[in-house]
Amino acid sequence: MSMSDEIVDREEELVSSATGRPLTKRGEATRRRLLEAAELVFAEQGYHEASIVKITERAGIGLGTFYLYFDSKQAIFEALVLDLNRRVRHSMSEAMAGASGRLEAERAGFAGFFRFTAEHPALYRVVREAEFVSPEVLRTHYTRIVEGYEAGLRAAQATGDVDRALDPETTAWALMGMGELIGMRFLLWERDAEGKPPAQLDPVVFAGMTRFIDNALAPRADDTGKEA
Amino acid sequence: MSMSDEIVDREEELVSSATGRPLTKRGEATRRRLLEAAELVFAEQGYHEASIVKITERAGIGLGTFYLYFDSKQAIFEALVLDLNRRVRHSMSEAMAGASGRLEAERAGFAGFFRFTAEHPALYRVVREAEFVSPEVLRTHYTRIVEGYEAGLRAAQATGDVDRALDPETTAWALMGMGELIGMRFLLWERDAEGKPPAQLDPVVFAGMTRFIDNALAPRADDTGKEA
DNA sequence: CAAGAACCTGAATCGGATCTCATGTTTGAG
DNA sequence: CTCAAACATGAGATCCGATTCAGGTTCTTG
Repeated sequence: MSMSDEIVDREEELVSSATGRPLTKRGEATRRRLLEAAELVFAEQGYHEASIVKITERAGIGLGTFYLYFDSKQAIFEALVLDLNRRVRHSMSEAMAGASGRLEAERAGFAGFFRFTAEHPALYRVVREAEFVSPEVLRTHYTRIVEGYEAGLRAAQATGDVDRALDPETTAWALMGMGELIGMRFLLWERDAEGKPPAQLDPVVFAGMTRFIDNALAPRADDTGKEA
Repeated sequence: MSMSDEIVDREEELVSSATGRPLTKRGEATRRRLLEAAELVFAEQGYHEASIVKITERAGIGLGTFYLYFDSKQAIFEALVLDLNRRVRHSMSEAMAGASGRLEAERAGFAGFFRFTAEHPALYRVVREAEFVSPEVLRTHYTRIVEGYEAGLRAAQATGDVDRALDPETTAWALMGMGELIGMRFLLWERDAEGKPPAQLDPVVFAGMTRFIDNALAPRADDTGKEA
């Protein structure tokens, strides 16, 4: 297990939400199947079009069984968001692991984000819908990702790799916002239009974005470390 | 009517969606009252918690009357989003009108966007929810805003005010994404947390964002007009 | 292999929403 | 003033989906 995994993964006592008791191997498998089905159904249909019946059918599981594992439709949705959050951060930190230098790491992190988004379009859609289904969980999602960015930016400012005049928190949110909308526009919309090839981010777009980020983060030539 | 208004406003034949006939003065007023009520209700409750009954009650209008003006709940929602789109762009172009120089205009456009968001936080929510209620309309919304940005960026690249190595389309989407997420985090969340003062964007955040944008867009010192 | 624990099931309940329609009211042209 | 067109109404038909529950099946342990 890599160092980045330590940051990302958390101990989680698996319990039946109904009984509160630990799950057996069989129960765990059922729960996992429900979560996987939920990911597909929520992604394809959106929260409100999705229904418990559709999820359980997709999972090949009886309707009533659902309530042994989750209290409600909202509960499984929240569990799914947190699960996706864990996975996307894993994908990002994995991508950043090899990078040398902060700017390089930033680029790599984005690449990891886009790779994950391309492979799991569900992430984007589900996460954004969380804003309306469960604002609390959405905040947790964004905040966890931003924390990582922000820490990295501070460190890079200390070493002079990143413009010291930038506000790290603001910058972190700005970078997140960029990534999200560009992912939406150039991965998901593209994918909807064409057949469905998972799509790679168009090289022109990726290059343009890289240039944009490089410009934004690099210390100015005339930078003395503190200026307007 | 200013030049920016010409771009933004469109002729719209007002017709009853049910009969297809033009509305009388009385009918127009009813339609308007429904839209205004819908704005409040969708903003406060979100799309799915909102109901036709709540909207008509708020408007002080009979339930059945609703269907004389809109075919469905989704139809009135879409009409509302397009209306808000017109208003945000108006706010942005108004703010940009006085600016001299492209970078200055970019900053002003953002200020206009944030002013609108700060004044109508709930409306911002409605637009974001459109992604799930009516993706088509959401694309229209984003695309219309991006078109303006992109044209501006191209012009500024031609005059050398903006880094020629940036891809205008990518850059436009990046800027939009930034604006959105920063608006969400520092206007809407802040507002939810505290009482509810409409809030101005925190000066530190606004300054940080400005620096970020300036960095990103400005031509590099060593820029020859075409480089990696 | 007996028996209890854990797990599974889907028909039925229940609440809530959209949309229709038969009927009533207002407006304005002649 | 008259009357047809336009507008307004809300009870109820109809649908849909979340959640419950009474009763089955599978696993595991002694």
